[in-house]
Amino acid sequence: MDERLLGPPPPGGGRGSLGLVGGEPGGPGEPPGGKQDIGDILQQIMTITDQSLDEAQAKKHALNCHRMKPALFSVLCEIKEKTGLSIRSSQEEEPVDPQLMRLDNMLLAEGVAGPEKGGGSAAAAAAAAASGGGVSPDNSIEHSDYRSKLAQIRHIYHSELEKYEQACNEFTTHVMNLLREQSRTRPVAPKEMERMVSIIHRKFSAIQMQLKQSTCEAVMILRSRFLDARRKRRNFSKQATEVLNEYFYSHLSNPYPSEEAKEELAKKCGITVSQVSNWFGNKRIRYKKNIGKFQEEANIYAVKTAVSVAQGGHSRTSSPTPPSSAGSGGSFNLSGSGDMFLGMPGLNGDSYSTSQVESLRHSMGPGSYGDSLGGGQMYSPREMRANGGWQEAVTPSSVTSPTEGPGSVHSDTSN
DNA sequence: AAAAATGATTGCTG
DNA sequence: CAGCAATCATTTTT
Repeated sequence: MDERLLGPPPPGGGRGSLGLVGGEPGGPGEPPGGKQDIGDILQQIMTITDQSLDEAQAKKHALNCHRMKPALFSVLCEIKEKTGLSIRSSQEEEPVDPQLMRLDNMLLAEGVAGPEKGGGSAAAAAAAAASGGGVSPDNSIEHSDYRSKLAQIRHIYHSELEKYEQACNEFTTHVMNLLREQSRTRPVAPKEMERMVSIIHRKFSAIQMQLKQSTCEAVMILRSRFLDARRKRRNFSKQATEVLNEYFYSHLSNPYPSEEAKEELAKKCGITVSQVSNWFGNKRIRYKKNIGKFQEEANIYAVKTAVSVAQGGHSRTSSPTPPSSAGSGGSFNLSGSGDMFLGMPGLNGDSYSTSQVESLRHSMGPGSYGDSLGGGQMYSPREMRANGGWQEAVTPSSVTSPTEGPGSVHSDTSN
């Protein structure tokens, strides 16, 4: 198949084979020249046909038997000797393409390039969730088809990579064979062979890079499709919202959990800290926007805390949910407690709970209980100014919610 | 199917 | 950089 290359250099088209030995007087073997060589070879291989094969075979044989052959060989050697120095100059060691490094790193991080089992970030997240406590059984399910898609990508990636690898090796062996064959006709130093191999490898690694690139893209798309929480958002579990609401309403006067508190809440709810932050952000603003709508909820949670406190039981895991009044804050809170009785209709609004709450409220007395007095609650610096600061002007009397049927708010709770 | 609820994002502010 | 406000994109409820 390759014999054609071995024939006597054709007047015009033989540049390729000559280039291989670096014997071209005018063209020292600089890198671009090398690339040209391989291109030519490829082209020539492509154009070989069966009939030219026979022809080449014959020519080769003729050449090998030619009486002048030894002479030709020695001449070539001589030429090569003279020009051999120039070939050495082309020695740059490929500065480890940073782009490729980046791609590699990413693929590795994404678990595409790594060990077969590694689930990458997904596995890490799942592990984290698992260790956090069994509060969120649903998020591993959420990742499962993400993971399967990722595995699919990884599979394709690996098989493609292998294909390329194989093709590269195959091609390299071909070229090596070819060079070996040629070495009978003309001098070929092992150095040159190496050079050819490295050139080939470079070519193929360029292709590989493309592969990696597109794999990266696919992963990114997948990621944004599945991991973008906004797309496939799931409501928090019932318990989670419960925990969060509990905290919110028991710190109603200052619903700004410190970093530590957020972390704890996050752990308890099986969500991330930033999710806790989001939740509180949303909650604050939505609460403020329409207090009436939340009144009921507020009461429920107030009762909850109150009851749990009254029973003396620490149903909460440990210290950090101190007894606190839902009504310790600004004026609206007072009215809130007044509204409590009106607002209880739907759920356990029987007199039983209300009386409990009332007694509790009385027992707590006015004012003196800041939130988080009891426990080791940390105040974040900005929390200090918040007490009067957040949702300042929201006096319920003015905010009679449009959706709220009963005239509700009479802030003269003194009855 | 429409409306409400809800978690996340974005731009802006201090 | 945390928080607010508006908004988006879903999910849940009606």
